[in-house]
Amino acid sequence: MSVPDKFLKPYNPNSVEDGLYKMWEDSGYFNPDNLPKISGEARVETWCTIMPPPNANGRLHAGHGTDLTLKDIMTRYHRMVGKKTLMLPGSDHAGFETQSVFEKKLQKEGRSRFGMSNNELYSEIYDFVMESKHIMEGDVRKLGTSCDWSRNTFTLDDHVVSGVKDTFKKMYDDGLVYRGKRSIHWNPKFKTSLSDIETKFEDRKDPFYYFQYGPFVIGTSRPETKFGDKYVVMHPDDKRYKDYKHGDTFECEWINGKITATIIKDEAGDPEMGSGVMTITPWHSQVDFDIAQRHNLDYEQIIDWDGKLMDIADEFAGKKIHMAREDIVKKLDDKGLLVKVDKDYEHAVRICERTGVVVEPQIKDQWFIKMEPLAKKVLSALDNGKVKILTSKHENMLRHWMNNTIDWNISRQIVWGIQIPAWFKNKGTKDEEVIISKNKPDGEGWEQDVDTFDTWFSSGQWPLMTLGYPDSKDMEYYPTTVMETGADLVFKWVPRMIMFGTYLTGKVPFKTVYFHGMVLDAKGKKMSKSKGNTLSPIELAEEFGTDATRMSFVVSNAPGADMPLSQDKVRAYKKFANKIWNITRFILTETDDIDINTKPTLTDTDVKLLSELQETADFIADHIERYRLDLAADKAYHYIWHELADNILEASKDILKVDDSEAKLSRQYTLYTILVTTLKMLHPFMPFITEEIWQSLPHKESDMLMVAQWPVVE
RNA sequence: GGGUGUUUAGCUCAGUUGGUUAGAGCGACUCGUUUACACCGAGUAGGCCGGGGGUUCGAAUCCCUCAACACCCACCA
Repeated sequence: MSVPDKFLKPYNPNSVEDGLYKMWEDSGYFNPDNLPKISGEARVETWCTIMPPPNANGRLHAGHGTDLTLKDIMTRYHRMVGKKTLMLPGSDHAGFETQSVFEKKLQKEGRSRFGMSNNELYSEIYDFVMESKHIMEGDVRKLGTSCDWSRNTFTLDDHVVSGVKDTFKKMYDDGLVYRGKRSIHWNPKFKTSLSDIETKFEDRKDPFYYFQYGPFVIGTSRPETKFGDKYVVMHPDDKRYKDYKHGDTFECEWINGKITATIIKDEAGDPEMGSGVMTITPWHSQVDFDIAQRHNLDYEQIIDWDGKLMDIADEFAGKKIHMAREDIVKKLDDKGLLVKVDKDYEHAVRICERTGVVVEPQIKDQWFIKMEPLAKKVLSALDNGKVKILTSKHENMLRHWMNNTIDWNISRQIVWGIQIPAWFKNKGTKDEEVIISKNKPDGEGWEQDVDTFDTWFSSGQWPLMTLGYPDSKDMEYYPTTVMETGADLVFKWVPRMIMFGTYLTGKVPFKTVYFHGMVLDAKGKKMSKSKGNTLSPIELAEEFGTDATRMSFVVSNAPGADMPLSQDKVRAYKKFANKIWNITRFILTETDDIDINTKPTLTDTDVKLLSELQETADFIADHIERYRLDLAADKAYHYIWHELADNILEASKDILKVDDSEAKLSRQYTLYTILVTTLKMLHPFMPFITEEIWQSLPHKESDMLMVAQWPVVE
């Protein structure tokens, strides 16, 4: 036979990738139930990874590219080794994130959610998400991801919603869930509460005011919260105030007339700070709320849910807080109570991570999860080695966080999510009744809580829900083998999965956690849309080919370390793909007359070459198993280019000139074996070109490289 | 303020438990169009392995210390 014409032209990824992916998908081999036997034996040992649900509200970015590439490399390798291999795809509704993306879209269209009913809003977001979900699944395919689409799961699928509600009920019955008034982070623009990890601090420079408050001087950057302040707090050991006793009261002139203030001695008062005396606003400050709780003090709301001052502010009522601030200061100044102003005061302000809105602490009835008993389970799983985190840096971070965690607010005041299955009767009265149930309780007057779960409440149960907990046959894949994900999820997602997994099943959800770092731009800077330095994995794949793109995501991407990415890097691997193409052309041309089933007597050199070949395959296998995919990929690259092409092929030219010689027959057999073996060991990294070549081989052991056996050179 | 990491060639990074002369890619330079490949080949230059101290027969590797950078957490009345 002669060498196919396609090898006479450079490799063109775009013309073959879609067809190859369709061939794989149509074969059914992505589904482990359909995998063929390996070396005549049924596959027994399972290997499983669950895809972190990409948020169903946009295109894939470089982080997803890394994620999918690393996971798919491992998946393809273990499939070839003979494991019952499952990579399970899915997507996340991403509650608040998606709703804020959608609301921005509404805003651009000149609309707002506040004119819509909850049902209308939900259904519009649903349509929006289904559309982007479809596009994103196309992107996942484009990257060659060999996941089992028949098990594709969405966090709002009926069985997931139902399972998540069951978990909530079980936790409630076990006393791990409680409802209570707590100081929460409130986003006044989007009108929802947020958990700690959905907020971040931003450095600001604001004026800092000192006011006379009776006999004391107090300082604040937020005069607008001070209307209701009637407690002065100082450290019990502060000698300057030893004549004042806890509980003493005094009268003083304040913003809107005379008030009665009470002295509170509490260690929260920092003697080093200003005068060492402060007033507190428990409704609008977490720290103040804690002090108020300790001493059983009153608290009163000053700022409403829209961020406007309430009636207590008299003439300022109804004003937005930042509008009223200067007027309030002026009024106090006119009364002679303004002592001084520090105009260059630098402090950190808590803002909403997603929207940048300044968070207003508020007090609200919310559902909480008691974290301590669950955190203990996570820590003991780490101590016992049930879960291994590959990077000590992240393990340390995780341990520290779990040791200091606070109760988790899981209610969100948004419609886009799973509605909390709590039913109230006579809500807000002293006869209030609560029932936790998936269905409406019998009898009149029951109304369901309108709040939805924090999105991490459902994604925390992802490995369980995707595998059909509690009783699906797929639970044989639980615990899954490895969770590979971005380091930004070290608190948000990973510990929550371990918590829910150990709580519900007594077993961890995965044995190994592999955190990859961030993809940076060529200069080592964070990629961000606003800087315009992002690289889209899809665009890279279209320009340079998916295989080249995948290689650039894995090479020099050590676990836990950030990785710079540039077009030049991808271009280099495009050249590599072409190199492989030409190696194939050479070998097929030189071996098209041989009978591969008849093994010739091999020369000593060729025996050595085959043994080095096996060593290379073993090195790659070993490093994949030890999660050093970067070194495995690099090894394949170097072997192929600098050993096979530069040395073996060059040396073969002379040998092959001598027709019918034993050396030639030996070398032909060796070259063909090297080609076949090389395709196998490169396949996990560069699935498309290797499969495309495999399909053109004159002799092959299986119809598809994807399910061929990992190299054992004989 | 607390913590965790990083620092190796111009750039980006490897370097496994201490063991000959510290490696690769990209970039630079020189030569080469020899039918697998110019999306190429052959070769060259370039490093007191962040500084200082210690342990050792021997240190890029282990310990101490300093510095710079990065990230995480907490807090700022």
